[in-house]
Amino acid sequence: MGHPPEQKQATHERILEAAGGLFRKQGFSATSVENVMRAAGLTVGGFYAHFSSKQALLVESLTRIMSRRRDEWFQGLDDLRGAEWLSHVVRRYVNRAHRDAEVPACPLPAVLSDVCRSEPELREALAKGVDHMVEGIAANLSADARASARERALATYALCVGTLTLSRATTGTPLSDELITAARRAAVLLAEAQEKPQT
Amino acid sequence: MGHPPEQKQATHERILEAAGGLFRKQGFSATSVENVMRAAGLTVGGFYAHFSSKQALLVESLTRIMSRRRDEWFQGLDDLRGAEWLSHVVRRYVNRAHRDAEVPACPLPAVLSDVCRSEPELREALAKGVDHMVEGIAANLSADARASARERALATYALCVGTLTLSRATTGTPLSDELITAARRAAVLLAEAQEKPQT
DNA sequence: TGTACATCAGTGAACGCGCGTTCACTGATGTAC
DNA sequence: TGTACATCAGTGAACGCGCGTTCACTGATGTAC
Repeated sequence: MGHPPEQKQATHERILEAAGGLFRKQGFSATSVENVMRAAGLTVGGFYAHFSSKQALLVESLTRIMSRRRDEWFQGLDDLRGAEWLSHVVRRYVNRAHRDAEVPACPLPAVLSDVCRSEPELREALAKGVDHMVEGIAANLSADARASARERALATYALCVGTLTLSRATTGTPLSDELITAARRAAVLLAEAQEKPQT
Repeated sequence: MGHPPEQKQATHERILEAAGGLFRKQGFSATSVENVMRAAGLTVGGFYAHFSSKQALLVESLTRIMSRRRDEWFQGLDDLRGAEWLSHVVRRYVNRAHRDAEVPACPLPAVLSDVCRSEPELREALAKGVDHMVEGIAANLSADARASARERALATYALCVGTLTLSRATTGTPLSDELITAARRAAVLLAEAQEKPQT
């Protein structure tokens, strides 16, 4: 029956790939369906043969990007553990190159505000992606106090995302560099901190 | 010469006030000039008698919101210091009511991605606002090691902003609550942590 | 093997809509005499 | 004091533009016989 289905799927992938780059660079609302299709070497009209709406593309794209990100982020650090491992992971995310990248590895700085304004479906896709990341961090923190490992993983991730987002949004000012240095130091303090009863 | 100038300034204020609410709720790109003017009880055309462009409104509005925010944030905590003071400040910012607010007190979750894509002028306005906040935090942390107080203030602010932004973007999922709890705990750990030489 | 037909990924023009900005205008207010 | 005039904050229609989505089409590909 007509075209081979593998080719359609290859095109689907190409659209997702193109969309991923544009979303990480500009976010959702600043990226049009036409720009995505052009970046994929296609024309606008064909889009709806692959996705039911722009929203559907956002969900599928965000899910895929976050999943791939996790694989890349934690790769090749198997010989490290605890605070030392965390320090490397944080430095891999919070650094000047990542801040200055035209197309950052992480989509969140460009995309978070869009997700705030968006449908529950997209917010759940984000939550799953974040949870996936946090699990990855928690698994490599001290296993003796499980809940606390997850808590520290959550806070570390929020610190990383907040820092990169603020740092990118203030690019060109001294504050932008300061944020990077401060966040790295704080992440180490956090990882090394002994749990104390709260006042 | 025509209208009294005080009335024009009063209208200017009314526009800024209306814009502030919409920006905190929806961010910049999702708010139109027409919506701002309607919220101020005026019509679109009159806008350019008060601001040279939408961009000019963004800059003036962000500056004003951040400045007012700082006053509100630190108000009435004069009898506290150090980690205890910080714990209160963080809880005032990172809590469920603030996450669930239709119009949050802090504009950053809605606005940060827009600022990423924006002109240097707006990024500098943001940087000044953030610096103002961070100075306010650092001034209330232990004065013995000044540089370190600023570092911890920077990291704490990034943690707060990252947490509120992620928490708002994942509203309706369990993760959203978890983030709030984790960030509060982490902020306390951070404030209490003794400085250690880095590995 | 060769031919007629069905499928459907991708094209490109068109749609209705909301955007930022412009501009001729109106009418209340203050000034000049 | 009363009248004619100048000012200018605010109005409302219009502009050109890019958006998400629709739709009649085309043409390469696989199937049926």
